[in-house]
Amino acid sequence: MNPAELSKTLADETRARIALLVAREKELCVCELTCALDEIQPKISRHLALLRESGLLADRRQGQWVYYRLHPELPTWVSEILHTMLNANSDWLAENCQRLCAMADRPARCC
Amino acid sequence: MNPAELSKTLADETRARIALLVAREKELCVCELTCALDEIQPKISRHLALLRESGLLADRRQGQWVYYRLHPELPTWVSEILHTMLNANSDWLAENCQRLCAMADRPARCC
DNA sequence: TTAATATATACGTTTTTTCATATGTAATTA
DNA sequence: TAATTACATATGAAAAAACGTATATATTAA
Repeated sequence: MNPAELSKTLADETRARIALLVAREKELCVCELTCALDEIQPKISRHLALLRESGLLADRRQGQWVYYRLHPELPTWVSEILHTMLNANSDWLAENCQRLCAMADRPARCC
Repeated sequence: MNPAELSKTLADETRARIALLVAREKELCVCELTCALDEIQPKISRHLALLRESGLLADRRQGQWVYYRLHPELPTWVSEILHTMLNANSDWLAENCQRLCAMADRPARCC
């Protein structure tokens, strides 16, 4: 992972929002992200695949759901950048956070 | 400027290298960047135009030369991110820095 | 005023990215 | 076992980005 690769990974509004929401919420499943971003599911899944392949996110299946989190072995500078972005841009994410909070029947997570 | 826009601006290897070299060297002219990146001039100029239009870089003309620097009114979080990238990725930039140092007849800058 | 140097931009093409739609797989519920 | 829910992926089309080449502009030097 180098600066250009990280930037390419985040160089799409959908992917940037997903990455910051996951950084904020620690763990989110596909249907929560689909709701928070108000996009169709294949679009979210495709961008999640890119984020996973780039090494930015890790996933785990729990029952029907697949949860995504920041990859636990992310280089320090990468997570620093994500948190810098997150802290300075809460306005930009506000609508997505609202939709997430307002979502009915969010799946419970354990482990 | 939001996280997706910043990432798009840096989502090209040439532009990411230019941005970090400028952050490191404070100010560089087009011919210095052309040399440091070992690319043709129109390619460097085109990417510089994008970096300028995005608000990341500012330029000033001094005689024949046009010098680029980080835009003085960059949001704090943006310059933090650039410096985080720079500090953690000096290896990635090493060749460019070498070529820059080895460049003959670098124009002197004043002001 | 002509030539040379530094930089910017226009143009047409190629490459890359993104998308919507359709469909496939895995887990769960009835 | 059949239906349903959650998620992933394949496909072809559309949009965006990047490129090399040619050329234009600005400044300086001769």
